[in-house]
Amino acid sequence: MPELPEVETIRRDLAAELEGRSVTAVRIHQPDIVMPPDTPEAFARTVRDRRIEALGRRAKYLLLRLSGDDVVQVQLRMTGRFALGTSLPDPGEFTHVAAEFDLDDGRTLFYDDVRRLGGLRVLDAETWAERASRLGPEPLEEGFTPAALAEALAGREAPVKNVLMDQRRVAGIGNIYAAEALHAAGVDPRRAGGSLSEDEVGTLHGAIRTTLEEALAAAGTTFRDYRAVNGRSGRFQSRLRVYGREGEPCRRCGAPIERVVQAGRSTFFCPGCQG
DNA sequence: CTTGTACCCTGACCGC
DNA sequence: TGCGGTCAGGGTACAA
Repeated sequence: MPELPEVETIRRDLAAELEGRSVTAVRIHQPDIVMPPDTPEAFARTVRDRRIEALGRRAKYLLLRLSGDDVVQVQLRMTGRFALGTSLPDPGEFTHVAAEFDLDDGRTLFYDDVRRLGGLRVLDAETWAERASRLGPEPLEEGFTPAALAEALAGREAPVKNVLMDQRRVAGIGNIYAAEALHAAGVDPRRAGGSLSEDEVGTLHGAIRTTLEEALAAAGTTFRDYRAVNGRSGRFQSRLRVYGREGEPCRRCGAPIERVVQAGRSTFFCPGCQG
């Protein structure tokens, strides 16, 4: 569930606390959260005694840039969470701690992941750069222009919602914000990506930007599993216009919100104002 | 190249 | 009270 606004919220929370700190010990409690071909032993050995130079984010990946130019890549997927403290701040909230990183200020960074769909891996700078180059533009950065969105959609027969969620086309958008942005733009999520007019692409571009910025300002959406650092909730869930609202009236036109399944995911949309 | 589908995982939830 | 079935969905592997 963490998408761009949620991962960016976590990045900002952690950056203030972790930048400049060194990792003094790494403990992996759930080996399967270290993503192949990395191994838990190699991961722990590589990260130990490194300084965390900066916290970054690309698409939905959280990045810890280490001294020596290696990059720890964190995928939170559905249930990954972080906590930071001299001990677990809320053991009832963090019941599946998969990894711990001791820091040189006496605190520990805890990575918790109930379903263990998330993962950690450490990459050298060159390998990370190659992987990052395959991702689409960051929607809140300058390079994401209406023309860039038009290029991502051009010629696509797949539904526009699926194209928006394809990380190679546009980075950081998942199921919630794809649905919300399409509603804000008044575009039917089932239409082929390549079928949007230039005006519609322009409207959708603005809607993506606005939706993500508002969600970021609200520290993300806590709909089910997502929490920011130390269990803090987001606030955007009260402002969702379609996601999770099947059968409820559209806040714009009053028609009941519908749910369909696309690529195995629920898509929520308003049949009244997403023509 | 594109597009679609199965899989991973656990807990919440629902109907009986 | 328990119990089985369904669902949540990001990224990846793989098939067509």
